[in-house]
Amino acid sequence: MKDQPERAAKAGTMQIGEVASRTGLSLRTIRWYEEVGLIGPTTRSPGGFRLYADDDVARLGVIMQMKPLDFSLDDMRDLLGLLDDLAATAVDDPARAALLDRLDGYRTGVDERVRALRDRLAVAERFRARLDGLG
Amino acid sequence: MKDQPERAAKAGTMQIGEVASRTGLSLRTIRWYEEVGLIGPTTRSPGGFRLYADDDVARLGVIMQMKPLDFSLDDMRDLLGLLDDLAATAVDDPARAALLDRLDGYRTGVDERVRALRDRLAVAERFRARLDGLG
DNA sequence: TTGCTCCTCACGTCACGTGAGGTGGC
DNA sequence: TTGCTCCTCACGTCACGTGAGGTGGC
Repeated sequence: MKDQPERAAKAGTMQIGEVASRTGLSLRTIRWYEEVGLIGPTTRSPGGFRLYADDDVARLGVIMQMKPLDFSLDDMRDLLGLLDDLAATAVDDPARAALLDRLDGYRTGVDERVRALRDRLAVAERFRARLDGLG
Repeated sequence: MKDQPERAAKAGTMQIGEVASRTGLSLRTIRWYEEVGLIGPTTRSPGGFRLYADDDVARLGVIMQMKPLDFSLDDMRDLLGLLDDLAATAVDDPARAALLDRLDGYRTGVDERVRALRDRLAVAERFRARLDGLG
């Protein structure tokens, strides 16, 4: 048997700069997402530097997937909390039904926003065609 | 021969409220577009009410077609000015070539933005699918 | 006179961008 | 000691939203 490879950064060991370059987000944006509660208050180095784990990067990935839908950060925090709760409740948990109910509300919201995006794209393509008809 | 039908509102005769309900824009937005120069300073009634013509509504229609592309209002003003200039120059005008050159720059910009919108839509749909895989 | 529409400030909002001035740690 | 990365204010930006207080004109 081979040795287990070193697991990268299970506890927080990344600094904010590396998180930024992995995600493409700015330092300011990452700090802002912490300030409004989208990601938890991170652990800090003795000197006060924020330290991140792979989980945090994954969470930012989810956030970046929600961003194109034009949810407010408040809505995103709520939905992320709901996803957290769902992940934390067992399949036979009686509280799970209520959570899934709330999730259904978000699903229809997401559907509406996807339709709005499709409309936006259609309008944009119409404008593009209009420019093509000019010369 | 039949009489010419009354031409609706050739000179400014609509008030801002009607423009708003025809376009779906808010009063504030229409006034803001005037303040930043997207639409010309309108004529006013003796009492100071803004008066609009059908042309103004058409121009707002073009603006609304550009909005989904996420251009800044400054860019939109520039592009609208270019379209105005193109409409004002004859086909044999020597200045037309330079204008068409500038237009080409905008065309590639529009193409990029359309691609960005497509990517956005794809990410949004990926998130929707992720929600579907939850229960 | 009453209603409805319009007017001009002017401050608020959302999601960050952008310095300013200072510190951590190799 | 030098560099690079990070820190916390705190003001700026964009495209409007939202009253406040006042007027136009049927």
